[in-house]
Amino acid sequence: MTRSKSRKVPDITSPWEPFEDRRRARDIKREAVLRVAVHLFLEQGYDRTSLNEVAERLNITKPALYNYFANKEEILVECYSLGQELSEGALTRMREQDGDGLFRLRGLIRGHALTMAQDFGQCLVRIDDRVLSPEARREVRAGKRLIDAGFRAFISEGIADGSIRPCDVKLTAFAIAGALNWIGHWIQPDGDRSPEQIADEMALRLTEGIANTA
Amino acid sequence: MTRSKSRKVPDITSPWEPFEDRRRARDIKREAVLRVAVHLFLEQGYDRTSLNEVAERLNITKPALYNYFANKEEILVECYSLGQELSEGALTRMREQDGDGLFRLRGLIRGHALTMAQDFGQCLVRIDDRVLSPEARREVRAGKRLIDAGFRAFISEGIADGSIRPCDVKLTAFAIAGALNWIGHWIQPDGDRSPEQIADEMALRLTEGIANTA
Amino acid sequence: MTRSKSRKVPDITSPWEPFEDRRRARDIKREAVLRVAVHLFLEQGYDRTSLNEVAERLNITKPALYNYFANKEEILVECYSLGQELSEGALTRMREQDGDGLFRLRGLIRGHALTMAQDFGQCLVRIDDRVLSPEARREVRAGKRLIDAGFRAFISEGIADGSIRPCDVKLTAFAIAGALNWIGHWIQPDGDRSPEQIADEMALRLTEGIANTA
Amino acid sequence: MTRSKSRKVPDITSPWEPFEDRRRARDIKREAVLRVAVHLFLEQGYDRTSLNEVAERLNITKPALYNYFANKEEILVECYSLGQELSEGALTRMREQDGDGLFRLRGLIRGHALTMAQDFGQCLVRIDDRVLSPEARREVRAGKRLIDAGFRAFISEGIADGSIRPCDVKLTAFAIAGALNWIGHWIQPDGDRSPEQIADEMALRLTEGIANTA
DNA sequence: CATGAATGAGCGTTCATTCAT
DNA sequence: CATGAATGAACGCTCATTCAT
Repeated sequence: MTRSKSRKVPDITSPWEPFEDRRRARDIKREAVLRVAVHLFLEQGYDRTSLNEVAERLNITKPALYNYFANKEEILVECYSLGQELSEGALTRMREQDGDGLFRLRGLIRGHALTMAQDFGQCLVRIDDRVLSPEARREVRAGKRLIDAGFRAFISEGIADGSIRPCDVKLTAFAIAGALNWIGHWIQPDGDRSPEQIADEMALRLTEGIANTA
Repeated sequence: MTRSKSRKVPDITSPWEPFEDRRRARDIKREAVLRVAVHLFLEQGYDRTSLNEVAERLNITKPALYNYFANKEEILVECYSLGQELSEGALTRMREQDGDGLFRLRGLIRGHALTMAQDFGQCLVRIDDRVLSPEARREVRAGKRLIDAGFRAFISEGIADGSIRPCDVKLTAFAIAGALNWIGHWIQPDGDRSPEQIADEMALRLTEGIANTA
Repeated sequence: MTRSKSRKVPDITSPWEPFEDRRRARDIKREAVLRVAVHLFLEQGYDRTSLNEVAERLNITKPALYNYFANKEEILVECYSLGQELSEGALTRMREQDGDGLFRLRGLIRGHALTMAQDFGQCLVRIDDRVLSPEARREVRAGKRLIDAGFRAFISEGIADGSIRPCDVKLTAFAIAGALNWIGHWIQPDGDRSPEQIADEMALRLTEGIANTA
Repeated sequence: MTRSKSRKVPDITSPWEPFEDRRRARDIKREAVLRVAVHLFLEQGYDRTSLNEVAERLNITKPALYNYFANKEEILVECYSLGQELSEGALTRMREQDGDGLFRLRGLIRGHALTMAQDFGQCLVRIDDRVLSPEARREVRAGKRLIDAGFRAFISEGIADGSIRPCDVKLTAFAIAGALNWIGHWIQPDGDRSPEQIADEMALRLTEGIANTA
């Protein structure tokens, strides 16, 4: 192969590159596992997806998975984490941006809607976290509450700054979150609306009733 | 043993009653199974609930369940059915009632919200129907589509009769259904809002943006 | 079949006999499992004996074992228990019998030696209790300490009543127990000494040094 | 490959030392493995000790162990060997020393008792050799028989020279060996008796009954 | 109608061992 | 000489389902 050649060069310039390479290869493989796993979890449910199936799709054997994850639960937890990051990213971004409450709320709606268009995002609302151990569940739920708190905060903010009409904050937040989470259940990769279109429309539709346009 | 004796007396006065009684007793037991099952399904998930647990809570043994249901799947299907009936009831009622589209939509929202406050209703949105066999799933999904179609019909009707502002019917229906289905995930039996309060508020809140109040 | 006939008779004389029969059948099967299990445990070690092997020798399948025992550990614990009973039986018998310390000690030695000639007795000293969960191990060890305490008590008693010469009680008890437990390692079912002969000789030999024959 | 080159320099000044050094380093590491291994084997049992655990305690990785040992069994066999050497050493020493049978028996008892105070010695009696392959087991058992033969030889010798009273040689040897082997099960590193005290007491106690002191 | 017993299929996990690097 | 990765084999255990009683 070309291996003997390609090895010599990095050896001189950076003796650690092989390690880097390995680390990177490892991360790539971990990600591959997660992508396959979340896909199957969404397709068949967590309990009905055996590690054998996950491994088979990766052309490895079941025990090989244990090189990357301690157990099946850890795989799910990391899937949740990746989904959570998507939504939290939008929350953080909007928090750091200038604009009134309504503007920020709409941004968060868009971000959360886009999250629901991706596998890792969908797993947040479609894989029941009751399969997790108490500790893991607690962590996952903490993440979910964070997003919920974001919705409420922006709504309250909007009411305070006048961009949003007074309303029941908690219920409104639930209504919005519910409509968005539901996207994860009906959206189709090849549907006639793109995720961005859905996100934009939701941002408007879900704030129509509370936006102060006077 | 002594049963044949104790049966003979009623046999004379009314030969049909015992059958009736039996049927009734059987139905009562079936219902009891379903109530326990749906409760456990919601608590632990379908896959993680063994028939043994269901049987134990009923103080019977596992195989006894097979006298009332062909298999585990049938139990779940019937739970879905009962939930479905709740929502479909509201749909039928509103269909038969006079009123414009907005009025009917609000009625359906209330009905569906109340459905989400009950175990059988919650199982519609919290138990993943991917655990079902293809045939059973098809049936269940047909039921769900029925409700969805109801939402869309009332919205279209409202747009036609002017009670609802023109909007993207499909997306609006999804948003409303999502907000309502989500209730099943956050509602608590001893929360500070009664199901009726939630239903009423949702009926208003979810139509605020589209109601034509001019 | 002959069922309807054969059932009627016991129904009259004793309506509970079928249950009794079942209970008895169950106990017989449990015992059979234990006998096979302890045999294999002694032959190959606990960890290297799979439940499959146990089941196969009983002409049943592995999960059938779970009708009688909660898990593999429980099987071992019950084997220990049966062995423990053998030795404790001798202890209790000697405690209740008249005689000086030396007499009782010799009786206990004989009893313990005979215990070591049986599978359940051997498992006490040949199956490492470190495979048990902490709780189970504690219980098992408590049992073992009981026997040890018995040896010490009889020795002390003998010293007090003059039948045994003053000696280091603890060490002497250990030496005797060790010599006896070792029997479980070298005895052979078809050896040239019968268990009784071994027991008798041990009773003498192990007390030669401390018996007060003056 | 590059080894032949790097070896050339030391080859001039002292061609043997590098080998010696290497061998020594290798042996040191082998010993370290054995010490850790026997410790864990005694603590958790052979089957329940994974090579990973052994490697971890040595701050190396599991496959590295295979540079020093062909497989897990070989590790255990060598542990046995080291234990065996301890006891055989005492046997040889006493064989070469002047003195009657009783004297030599007592020396062997002391030596064997001291063996039981060490990890490698304990593994002789606490790790079941049934985990070994037939060939390895045969070898190990041959070693054990050697010790047993030593006990019998000294007893017979003592009977012949009058230092020991006539007795059943085989049974007496078993009783003594059993009492000594048992030490491995109850001795504690920080107990109130030192190994030497135990050894001395045992040498007396176990020969009290058969010593000819007339 | 209900039960105890049994089964077959399957799952998550562990581990000694091998191998390319 | 050491490592990370991978594998094959096995194991304990669970569970829906069946069946004789």
